[in-house]
Amino acid sequence: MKNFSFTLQKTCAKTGARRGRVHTPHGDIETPCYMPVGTQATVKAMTPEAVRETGAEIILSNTYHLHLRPGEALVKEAGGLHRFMHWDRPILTDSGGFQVFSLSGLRKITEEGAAFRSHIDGSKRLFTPETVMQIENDLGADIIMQFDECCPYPCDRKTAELAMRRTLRWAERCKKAHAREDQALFGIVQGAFEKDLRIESARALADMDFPGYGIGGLSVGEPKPLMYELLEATTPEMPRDKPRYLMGVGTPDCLIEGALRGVDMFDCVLATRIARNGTVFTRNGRLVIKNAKHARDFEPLDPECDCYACRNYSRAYIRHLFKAEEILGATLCSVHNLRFLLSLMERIRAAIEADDMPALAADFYARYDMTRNF
RNA sequence: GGCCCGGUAGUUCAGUUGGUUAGAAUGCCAGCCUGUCACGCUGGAGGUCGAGGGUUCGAGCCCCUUCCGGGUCG
Repeated sequence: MKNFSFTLQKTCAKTGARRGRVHTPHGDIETPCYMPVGTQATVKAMTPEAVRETGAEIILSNTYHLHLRPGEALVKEAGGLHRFMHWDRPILTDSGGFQVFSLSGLRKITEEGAAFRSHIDGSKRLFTPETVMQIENDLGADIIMQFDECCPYPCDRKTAELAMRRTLRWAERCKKAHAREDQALFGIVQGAFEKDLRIESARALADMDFPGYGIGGLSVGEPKPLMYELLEATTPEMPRDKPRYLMGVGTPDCLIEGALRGVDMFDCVLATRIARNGTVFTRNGRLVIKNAKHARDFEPLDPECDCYACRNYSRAYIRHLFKAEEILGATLCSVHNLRFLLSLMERIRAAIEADDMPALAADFYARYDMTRNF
């Protein structure tokens, strides 16, 4: 593995929160970090410059989507994903394992891999650890995820165990098939909602010595306390000197709770998706900008936010954009929501450095309205 | 002035031989969204059927009067 490393700088004296730095061929990432999601080689509604301005140091893209359209060969021909999408900082590609899971109904998983139908033209496809590695190698992200099998919630123990063990075997195959020295391949912990299975998965992956580890199969509908409980059981079993990436999380409160339990990296579509549907995060909780009560509300989305949207536009204007279906509304809310989460991560990093994570958490919950899930 | 067509939800329109609680689209209001397949998804409010009278067990629908809009002829 060239040009990839993780430096654990500090652990919060009062909690398990970790402050670190990931080094990649396209630059460094301060952790704990939140990664905006650009599934189809674009963070929807935003230019890369605007994404960067929110404070993002790394973005996520998706193997499944890019394989189907435009195809990894084209991306390779374009000079790789960074050049193709004009983002010269770190990129992480998800393997498509979760997409195969969320496509349920059109899929069939065997030891060989996952057979499914393209949502674009209905054609039959087969993803195996080997084909996924070839695709991710061609795309050229800095961090690539192994092909894994995700379980639904709830899930019976037998299914969870089979998927976890298969994911371990696929991890070995991915490692063997992974060709590029300049890409860091992360293994993924599975085990659904069984603590001992997750512990077993974490230990087995640790023995394979990956440069980093994903924690998969969470935030698929289970209650938050259950997710936290599983995290608490899992992270202590993961190597201290490697980054831990909680996949698909999350909400502002989950980012804090994850960091408290020793998670270093997060990604989530929530911020940008709800932004496009007219909901934004604020210090006091979520705010639905489309609501009629904001028709003459000339305050910024969040008066305490320093983002481009809050510096220049009012809630009334942004509501107008949504009511008129103007795309700038989606852009401004996306800018704001990303900045909100990235700014929260900055505060989390500062709190860890100050050994003050409990105070930050208390501060957050004192103001943020949690009566609506997030 | 004569004749013709129309008037039903905020708007544009359906509405069967007269028969339960008058529908759709859109707009409006609200809720939802966690490793993004896509289209966002779900729900709600909103009508004295232009007005008045008549026929009928029963009228958005049939008859009469009237008001309004559009067309057309003189």
